[in-house]
Amino acid sequence: MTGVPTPHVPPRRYRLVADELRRRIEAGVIPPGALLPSESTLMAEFSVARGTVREALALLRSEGLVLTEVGRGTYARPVMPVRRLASERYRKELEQVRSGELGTSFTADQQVDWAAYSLDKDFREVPATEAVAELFGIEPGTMLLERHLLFRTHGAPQQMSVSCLLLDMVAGTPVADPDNEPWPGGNTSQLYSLGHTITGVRERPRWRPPSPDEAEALRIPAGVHVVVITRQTYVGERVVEVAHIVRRADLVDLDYWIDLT
Amino acid sequence: MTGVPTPHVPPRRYRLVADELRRRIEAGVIPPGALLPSESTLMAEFSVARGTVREALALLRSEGLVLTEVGRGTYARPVMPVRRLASERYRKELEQVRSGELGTSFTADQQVDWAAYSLDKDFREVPATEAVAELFGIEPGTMLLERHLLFRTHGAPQQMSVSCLLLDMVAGTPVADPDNEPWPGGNTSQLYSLGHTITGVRERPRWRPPSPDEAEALRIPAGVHVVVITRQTYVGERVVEVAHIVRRADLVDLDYWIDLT
DNA sequence: ACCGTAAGCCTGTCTATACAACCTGTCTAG
DNA sequence: CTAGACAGGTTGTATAGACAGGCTTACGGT
Repeated sequence: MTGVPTPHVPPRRYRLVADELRRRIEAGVIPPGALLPSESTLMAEFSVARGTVREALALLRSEGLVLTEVGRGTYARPVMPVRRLASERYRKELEQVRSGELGTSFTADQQVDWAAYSLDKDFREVPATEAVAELFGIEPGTMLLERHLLFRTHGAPQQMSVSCLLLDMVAGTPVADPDNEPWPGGNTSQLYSLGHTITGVRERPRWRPPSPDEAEALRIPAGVHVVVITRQTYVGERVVEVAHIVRRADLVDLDYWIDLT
Repeated sequence: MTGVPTPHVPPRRYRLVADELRRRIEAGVIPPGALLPSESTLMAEFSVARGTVREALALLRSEGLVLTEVGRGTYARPVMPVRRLASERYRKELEQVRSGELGTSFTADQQVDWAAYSLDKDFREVPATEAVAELFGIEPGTMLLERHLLFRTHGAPQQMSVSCLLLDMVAGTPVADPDNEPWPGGNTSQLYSLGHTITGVRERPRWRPPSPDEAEALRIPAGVHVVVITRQTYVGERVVEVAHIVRRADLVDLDYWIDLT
């Protein structure tokens, strides 16, 4: 390993191409959102085969610098609004609910106008799987209300979530009616209307590549991953809601305050 | 666009290969750590060109299912211990420090034996960049002690961190001496020794592909991303420490408790 | 003016081939 | 018995060519 200083390092051409393109992007020669030269143009410019160009572009994709669309080309990643999800939102919601104000959890998080978003709803009554039962601290098979929601702002899908409530707790109430979604004040308000004032939330964010379904539903470009937040809503020692929230990982800014006083 | 139900979808062969291999891995036919068939074997088995096989393997790599090593082959990802980073660790640390117990933040998080890990240290005195100054709430250019640490367990790099302290606060104290690292009780203890009892922590986790440096230092396989936690340690309203903690995203289990009482 | 279609560019997928670099186990020479 | 050379297998890199299918635009008919 020590012998020859640089024995004979053949320059990896795809790396040279990638380096040059990276330089242009970082220097602003190719501004965010702008198309890179097409693969055939790059072939000519660098005198390499198409496979080499594609290798270089794949590298840049894996670095999150560029995105590729079939039939259009490869472009520098555009700046997109990053959504902040701060732990304080729960406290704010709780205060709003107690004081009788409006605004859903989603719009409060997003600072998005009420009218600017829409959602797809799909409510189901299902028995608890082992995993969800574990999170609830109940027996598997207990009946749950499973609420699948897909949020959009200005038509663009932003967030997919599955929220589970104990069916015993909500059956026959307005909360179990999809038509009442979106519910002003969000989840906190719904639980409050059922007589439960939440006392804490446990959030476990995890990262992973999107499933094909998620990639499709959220229009996630190749190479971008998702954050899945597993949320348990507590009233005292009891878990009253379990949710999985899925968003593009690169457009989320999680913010947790841990009080030690 | 509605006409033909399934007009003529040519089966993407690399996807078939990937699906079959994924099935075998998930079924346990190929146990964690075991080598997959070589590319040439797969070429023969599925009657496809090598490029197609490599495409399939690249897909599985991007899903985090397999890893590839030059000259050895591709193997199912071995099970690796996932590290839990729960918000409660700060409270525990604080209680330990107050009661005079030992154990660094890292070992407390990791449940790793004190002797099993090592770290590289690199302390620098630098003026605050705009970004860090913003996080501290101070003027850019204020002198800071920048502590670069690389933690390893059993020789394997696990975590890279950069922790900044106000130089005014630590100059001449034992905290500014790299030889005292690792400091029993970790960051909380160090600040306590300076007369500061922390009252809160703000953590902002973000996910992104690793930079080449990070990929190298942490031995991160292709396709795996990192989580970067930006941490601000508070004493009252004042920020006394700012840190960036970098870890492999797939081996971290973040866990935040948000108290609303 | 409008709309549909077709041309042309672009990426996705696939094949075939070649050589380099790397790892491991084996065999040989000392 | 050990150390070094070597052989064979495996992935990395690169080239060339071909066709499929998505997207945009511009042309042309209505």
